[in-house]
Amino acid sequence: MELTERKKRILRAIVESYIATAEPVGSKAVAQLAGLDVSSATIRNEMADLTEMGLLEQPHTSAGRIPSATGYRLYVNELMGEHQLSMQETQRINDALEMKIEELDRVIDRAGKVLSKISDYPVFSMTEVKDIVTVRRYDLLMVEENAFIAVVMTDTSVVKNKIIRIPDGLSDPQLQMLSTILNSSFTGLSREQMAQALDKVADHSTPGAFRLISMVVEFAIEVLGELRRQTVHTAGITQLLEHPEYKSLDKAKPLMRFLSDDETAQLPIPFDGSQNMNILIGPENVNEAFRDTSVVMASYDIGDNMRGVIGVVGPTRMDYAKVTARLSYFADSLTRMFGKGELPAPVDKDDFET
Amino acid sequence: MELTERKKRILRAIVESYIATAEPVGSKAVAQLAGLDVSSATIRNEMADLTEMGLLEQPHTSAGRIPSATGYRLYVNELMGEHQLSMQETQRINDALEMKIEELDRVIDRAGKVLSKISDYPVFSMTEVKDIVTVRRYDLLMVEENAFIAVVMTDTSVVKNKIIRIPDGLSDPQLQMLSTILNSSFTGLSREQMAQALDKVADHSTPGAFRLISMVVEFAIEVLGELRRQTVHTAGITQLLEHPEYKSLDKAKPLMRFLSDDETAQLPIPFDGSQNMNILIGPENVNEAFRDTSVVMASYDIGDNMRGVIGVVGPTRMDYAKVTARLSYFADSLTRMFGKGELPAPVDKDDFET
DNA sequence: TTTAGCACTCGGGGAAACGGAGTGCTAAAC
DNA sequence: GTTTAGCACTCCGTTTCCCCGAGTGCTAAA
Repeated sequence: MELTERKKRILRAIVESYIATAEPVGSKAVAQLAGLDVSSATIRNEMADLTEMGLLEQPHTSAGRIPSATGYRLYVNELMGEHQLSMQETQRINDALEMKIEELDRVIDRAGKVLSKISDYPVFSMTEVKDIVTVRRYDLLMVEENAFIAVVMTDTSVVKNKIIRIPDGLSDPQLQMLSTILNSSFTGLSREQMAQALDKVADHSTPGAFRLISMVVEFAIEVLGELRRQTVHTAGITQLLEHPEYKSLDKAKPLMRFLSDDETAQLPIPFDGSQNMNILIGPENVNEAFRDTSVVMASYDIGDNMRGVIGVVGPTRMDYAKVTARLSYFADSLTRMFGKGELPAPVDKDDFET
Repeated sequence: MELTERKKRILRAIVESYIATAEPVGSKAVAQLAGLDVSSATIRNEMADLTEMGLLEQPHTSAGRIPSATGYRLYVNELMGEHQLSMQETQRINDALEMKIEELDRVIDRAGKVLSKISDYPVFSMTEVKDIVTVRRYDLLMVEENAFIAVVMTDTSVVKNKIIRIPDGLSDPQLQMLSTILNSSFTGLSREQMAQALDKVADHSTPGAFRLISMVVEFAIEVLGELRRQTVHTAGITQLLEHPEYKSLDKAKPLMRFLSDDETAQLPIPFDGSQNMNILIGPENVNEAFRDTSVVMASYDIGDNMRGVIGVVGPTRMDYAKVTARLSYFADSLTRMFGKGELPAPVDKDDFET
């Protein structure tokens, strides 16, 4: 059967009405909404066709129609209009992202919160490292009689520090020497290589020096591990409850459990990297808990070496037009903000203007 | 009327049964649970007395009794036994708190998650600065042709860094000079004083140098502001839904909204600092959303200058014995971990053993 | 091909009926 | 005086039943 222009208009009207109201849409309502000058009976015939084609579904015989997963898919691929962001919204996004001291992790966390607020749905986000991260340099700063700060900077320009206590104190030349050893023998290495290098150094250095070196190196290894680990953040899980499909707790709970369990440092939602934006509708999700749930995600770049994915979770009756518009703007902003190779990750744009 | 020993045992049996089952407790059940060798009729008489005394309530005429807020209060103050933590549990807490690179903020965030997991209730936590925090020292590290890292250390031993870009490059002596100015003129000052000091320095330094100084100082001001700000974290909000009193969404939603709104950087739950542990039962809470909800909180020290409060939120039918036991162990661990003045906040205990 | 008309379906919601747990009271027993 | 058995009563939660109405699919006419 052919999908005529009229059928498309009807489908679109149904999808949009259902998105707005969460109520099955009857033929009479469609007759008005679609702006077609035909009677409800005609619409009924068309709707029967659309149902036959698998684009619509009937909760029960005497109810209106709701879109099926394929119906949504068609809507998303072909019928959905471009949603414009209002000035206010772009402003709000920009304000929120213009953060100060914040580090990578916290920027992402915050970004999720903002996106969740403006989209009315829960949001998850995660980062992954494309390539191997290594330490670019070490700095050691004496701060007290018996403590120094180890500053580690990775080749992705992430900087972390840690205070290290030393009961015995340390002279400037000693510190200098440590620094030299660290910078010459423990840069540009993978985590595994670092561990090996540590063994080598153990042989020709004093026990005391070795102890300090290994403390710094272990810290560096942790930093690298921390970066590599795929971390998942979620925000606004509660928003699920605002949508009628989750008013029955049975529906909401599995999903909420799933989302709030960010211990499982990996969210089993595959992202197809060949496209910037992924939309998974209902049963297209692999995961069982997402059978009636859609996920819209976008990726953004964090420098050259890392990538982030940020996604919105909601009922299949999600306002795809609105969500995709916000999400893509958001992902673009993040990419721009992380400066794609020009700027180290956790630095904000103010730094350009010095 | 006098509160005889028997009445106490009955009250305790009722509270504990209700905590366990969330079902009103009938006289027959009490007869068994309380281990008193009397008939249900006797218990009924006693229960009528307890109801008259305001310690029990009857949801409706033909239902069993449930504890009233004052009933819980009495239970908490007098009847509740000490709950022992199992080895496993202490182990779990210890493992979870033994964190590596993590900073203050993240430690607290994580602590909340762990506590929420082991207590089965949502948890909130916040920190506050007792006194004024100032910068103790600055370090500047050249990392590239055109960028340096500013490392700021506060007198509470929190260390933060930021990469600062400079289009023109900078010689070593220049950097040295900047560092000297910063360390001599911008340490030990409050945020307001720093802003003023900046004005003064503006007069007798070159525009270029001033630009850089002000960037570092502004960063420092942000750091101080960040620390002072009362930040609230919440964890495990979803756990609310696991408890039957929140199975109706009407009950759960206001509370969840309240808890998840950590934009309101201040949780309006007063903490009485004169005691280490605070328990607020149902109507004892000021906030309307907490009418049927109890809050158990404990404070812990973060160094000398900061204090944290971590609290558990649940239905009035909360397992107070279990929660208080875990919470106090937890708060103690945190205090110990933050080393009360000996150790800078975001450093873990490994550092002792060098 | 569209439309009016109509019988039919089926879910949601309200009213009514039921069952049972638990109470309070009374009167007897200890 | 206190405890206990017995019993009538209350009232909630559940189930059952029935009705209403929205919406459909079909038929026949325009």
